[in-house]
Amino acid sequence: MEEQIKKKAARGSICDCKDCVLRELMFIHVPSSGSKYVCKSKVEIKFNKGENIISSGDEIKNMLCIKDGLIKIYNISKNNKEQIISIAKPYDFSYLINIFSNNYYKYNISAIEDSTICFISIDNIKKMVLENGSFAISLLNKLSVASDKIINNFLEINKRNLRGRVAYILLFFSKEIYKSSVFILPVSRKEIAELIDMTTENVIRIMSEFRIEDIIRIHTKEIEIKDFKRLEIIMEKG
Amino acid sequence: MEEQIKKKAARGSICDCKDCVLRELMFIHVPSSGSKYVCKSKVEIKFNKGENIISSGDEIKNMLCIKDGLIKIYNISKNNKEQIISIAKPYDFSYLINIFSNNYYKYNISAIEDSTICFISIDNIKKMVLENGSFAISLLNKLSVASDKIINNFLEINKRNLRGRVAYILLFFSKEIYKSSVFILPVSRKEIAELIDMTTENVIRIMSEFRIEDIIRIHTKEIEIKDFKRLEIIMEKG
DNA sequence: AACAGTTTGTGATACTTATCATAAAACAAA
DNA sequence: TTTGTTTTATGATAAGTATCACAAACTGTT
Repeated sequence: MEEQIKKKAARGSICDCKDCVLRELMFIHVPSSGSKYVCKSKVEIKFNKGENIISSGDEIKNMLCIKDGLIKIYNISKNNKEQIISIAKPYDFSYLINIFSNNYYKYNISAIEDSTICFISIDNIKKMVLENGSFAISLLNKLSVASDKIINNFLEINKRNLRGRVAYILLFFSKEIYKSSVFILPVSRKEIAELIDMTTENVIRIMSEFRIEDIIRIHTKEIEIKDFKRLEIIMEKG
Repeated sequence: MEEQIKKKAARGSICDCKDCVLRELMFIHVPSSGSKYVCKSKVEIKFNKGENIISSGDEIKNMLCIKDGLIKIYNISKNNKEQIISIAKPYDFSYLINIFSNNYYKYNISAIEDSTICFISIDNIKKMVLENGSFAISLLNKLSVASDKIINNFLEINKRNLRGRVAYILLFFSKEIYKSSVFILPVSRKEIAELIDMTTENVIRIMSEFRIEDIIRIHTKEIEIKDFKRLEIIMEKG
């Protein structure tokens, strides 16, 4: 990854991303001088679906901001089981989690759709924080929102039975990610299992149940939610 | 709670807590002027074991720092089930989680031992962040560490079976909290269940198993870990 | 088009965990 | 001390979930 960054850094990309969270963090608070550090060091890199972005143990040099696509942040435990911590979408800061608490990435990140990721040097972020209090407040807010989401997600998953979990995650993709009743699942059934803490077989089985109950339509990766009301009831009551 | 703060604020307590995290945040970076906001608004309040400190829905006006004792942060879900998110000990900032992302507390906090809590007005924390970049960096670090711990904890719990979870939590109390092989459990079996996501009966049952297997000694709330090695193996392998 | 490899899908079964019932012990209050 | 209430404890059983086995469908490659 590091080499990729250096290679592409030469291009000298400029801060032109519409609605960029960084823009919001900086330009609102620092209309005149603010962008100097961040724009200078910002690099955009495209990753193909499935490509690795960050590996556990890598040195933390950059903050990541997702311009487009979809990524997953996941842990690999000793017995090689993967636990997906979060799926992050455009304009999420992923991996704010331990950027300020650690020198090395603790978890892994990979693209689950073709994605464009914006890398901003941590050193420059720190300089900005030191020089600009409003930026610091905004950053505290983003960090807070990001961890809050993850913690809330764990609580939501843990209190549900398997049917409730599958309903929860299907509604998550439909409402939060694709904003449509029809969508292409960006992850395998195995990855869904890793995200909601159950086995692959049971994810498949329960999705089949929903299909038989005429709640969803399944065409391999293509899912259509046909009955939101019932799926929501299952999400709430299991 | 609000009335208590006002009542005690009159006393004008001073920043004299040894090893206080706030001291570390402030005085290292701001040797001369730094304490003005925080010390002025800081209030210490004692809570008895079992007392409520923060309720979900309360307006966020203060940051909490635990001077001594032990507290739990927990969520109450719709069906009135409680999920304990974290147990915080002296010099932890509890509830950093959504101080910067929300105007209202999302979770509940109560004392699980007699505790002294330091309240610092959020407004003054924000003033400090705006005026002092090093303080901001330190705060980002503390927030990052706090959420990181919680997220890591969820991952650790979720990947274990019930015996592994009980082993994990007993070792947590012994090593992290009391730093002793003998300790008095500050929580009921029901609360342990809420912390590691299982039923009260199974917590009791598995603790009995450990007793029968001569791994621990139980005298109601008093626990002695007699065989760390075996308990650690159970924690790792279930 | 054919092949190998992976993912999806389904059933049978074993294992884990929750629920229900009931009793003993601990605790709090009169 | 007695009484009532909560917590701890144990067993039996039911429900939920994982594991194993195997087939079908899909994917990428030659």
